[in-house]
Amino acid sequence: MKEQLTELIRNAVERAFAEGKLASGQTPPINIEKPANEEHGDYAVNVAMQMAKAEKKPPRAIAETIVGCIDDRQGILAAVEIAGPGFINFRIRPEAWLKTLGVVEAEGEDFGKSNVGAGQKVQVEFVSANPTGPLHIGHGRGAAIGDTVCRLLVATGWDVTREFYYNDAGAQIANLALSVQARCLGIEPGDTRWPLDGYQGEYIKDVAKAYLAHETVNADDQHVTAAGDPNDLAAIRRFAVAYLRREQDQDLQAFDVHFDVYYLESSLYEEGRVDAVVRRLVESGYAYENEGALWLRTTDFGDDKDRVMRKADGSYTYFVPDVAYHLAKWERGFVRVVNEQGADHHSTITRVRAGLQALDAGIPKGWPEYVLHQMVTVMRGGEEVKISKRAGSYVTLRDLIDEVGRDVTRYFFVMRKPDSQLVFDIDLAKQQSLDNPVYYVQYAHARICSIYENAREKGVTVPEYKDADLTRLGTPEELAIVKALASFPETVEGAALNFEPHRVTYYLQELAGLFHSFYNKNRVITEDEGLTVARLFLLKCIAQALKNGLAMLGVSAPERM
RNA sequence: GCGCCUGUAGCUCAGCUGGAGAGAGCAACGGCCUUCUAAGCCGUGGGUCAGGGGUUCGAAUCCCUUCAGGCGCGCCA
Repeated sequence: MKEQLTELIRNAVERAFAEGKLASGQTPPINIEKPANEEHGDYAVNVAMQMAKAEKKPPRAIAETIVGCIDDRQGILAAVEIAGPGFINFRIRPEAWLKTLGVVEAEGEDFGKSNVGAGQKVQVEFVSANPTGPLHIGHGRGAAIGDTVCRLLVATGWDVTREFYYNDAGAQIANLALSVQARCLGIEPGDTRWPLDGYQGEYIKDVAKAYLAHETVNADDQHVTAAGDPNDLAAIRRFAVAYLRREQDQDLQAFDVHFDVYYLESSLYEEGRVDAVVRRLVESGYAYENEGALWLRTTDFGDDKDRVMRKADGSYTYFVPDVAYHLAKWERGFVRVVNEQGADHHSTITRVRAGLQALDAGIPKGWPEYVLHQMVTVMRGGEEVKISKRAGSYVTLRDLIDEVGRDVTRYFFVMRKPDSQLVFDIDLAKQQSLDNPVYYVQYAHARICSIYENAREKGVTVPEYKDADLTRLGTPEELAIVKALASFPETVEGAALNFEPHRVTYYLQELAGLFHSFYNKNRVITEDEGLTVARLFLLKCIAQALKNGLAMLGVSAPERM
C-alpha cells in the first residue's frame, strides 16, 4: 500500500515538472508516514514542504499543484487533503485496504517477507563464546538477538551464514586445561598447587571426571575421546574444549539456535593467516618497532592509541588473529558482515576496522557492521542475581531456559532495543498472565485457532479469499486490523535494516491487542453466514501474521493454551 | 581524563531515521462473562521528553554543552 502510494506521488511530482507547473526538476525522496492523529488520514507526505526552498513557493501552493497532478488510476484514494503547513493527507478507500488481505493468503508463510537483500551473501557472527564454561545470560541475549537478526535478514532476501568463532588455543584455554588437570589430581581451589586464576566452577569437576573415565564427546564441530592421562596436558585441553563446546551446543539447541560454521582461532595460525597479516601490515608501512614490540599505527585510522601486534615475548596480541579472521571473511566473499557482540567489547570495533584499513585490501571503511547489546541484569524476588564466573554463582542460559521456557526467554531477550540495558525479571517471565507479553501474543493465536475449532463443529470451514465477501467487513476495528496487517512487511523490513528485533515484538503486541479488542466487541460465528465467512477469513490473516512474526523471533505459535 | 551507550508517566519501555495538542504495558481506581478461551476487553487519572543553548517552517529525534547512570580505556580475550 505504502509503495503504491509512493509511486502515485512520485508520478504526480514528475508530471508537474513535465507540464511546467513546477520548476526545480528535483524530486525529493518521498517520505510517507502514518500520522499519529486519525483525522489526518491513513498516510501523509511532506514533499511540498521539502520542495518549498527549491521552488521558492509556499508549501501549500506546491501541494495544490501536486494534488492536481495525481492520477489515481486504480482508484485507491478516498480523499486527498492539504493540511497544516503543507502536508498532503491521504485517505485510502476501504475496498483498497481489504484487497490487501488477498496478499496475506497468497503469500501464506511468506507474508511479511521481501527481497531487498536480493540473495546477496551476508555473514552474521554471534555468540562466539570461548569454550571455557557454559553459556551465561549475556551470551543468551547475544544468541537471541543474533539469531533473530539472521531470521530477519533471511526474511528480507539475504543469503545468511551464521558463524561462531572461538579461541581454542590461547592463554585462557591453557588456564582451562590446567584447571581440569588440577581437578583430575584432586587439587581444590585454595590449595597452594591450584593454578593462578584457575576456573573454580563445579562444571570443571565434571570435565575432569569425564576425562578420567575416557568418555567420548561429540559436539557440533568437535569429536574427542579422552585419553584419561592426567599428565597429558595437551590431551586434557583437547578434551576440555570438546566437552565444553558440547555443553554450549546443548544450550544453543535448547534455544533453537544453530550455526552454519564454527571457526577456530587455531586454524588462523595453522593456515599461516596470522603471519601473513602481520607481513602485509609491515609491508603497508603502518607497523613499527618500539621497546621490543611490533606496533600498528591504528591512530592513522581513528583509534585513540596505537596497538601492539607482537609482544616483546614474541606472541601476538588477540587483535592480530581478529584482523586475520576478518580478512578471511572478506576473502570468502561476504559483501556484508555483521558482528553481534556485547557492548563491553566495543573497543574492538575501531581496532579491527583500523587493522583492515591498514591492509589496503579495498575493504570499505564501515566494514564489518556491528550490533552491540548492553548488559543484562537478572532479577529474582526483587533482587539482582549476581553473575560471577570465578565464584561459581552462575545463572546459565540453560538454567533460564529450563526455568521459564524457550519462548519466553527468546522473546524477553529481543523485547528491548539492543542499545538499552535489559532487566530480566524471572518472576515476570514465569507469570502466565497478562503481564507477560509473550503469552499475550501467543494467546491471540491460540484464540483464533479455538474459534476455527468452534466453527468446524458447526460445519463451517476456514474460508479462502475467493469465498469471502470482504465488503461485509468495514467496522473501525476491522479496518484497523487490516491496516495493521498491511504494514507487517514494512515492519519486518525496518527491523532487518536497523538490526532491531524489538520492532517485531512491538508490532505483534499491537496486532494481538487489536484482535483481542475486536474479539471482545464482536462475535465471529453468527447466524449471518456471509459475515461469519468474512470474519473467519480476517482471522485467518491475523493468525498468519502472528505466526510468521513469532517465527521470525524463533517463538512458537501454539494452537491451544 | 578520554571513548561508546542510556536518561520520555510511579515502574518497565516504544516513539517508524526531522513532522501535525507526547504513546503502550504494568501499577492505582471504576466497569464488562447464562453466548466462539476473563491468560481477555472498556474507561479514568498520571509528563518541564534530565537541564541549558543552537540549526530548522517544525526538534523527544540533528549539533554544542552541563548533569546523572552503565560499559570500556592492557605487550588480557
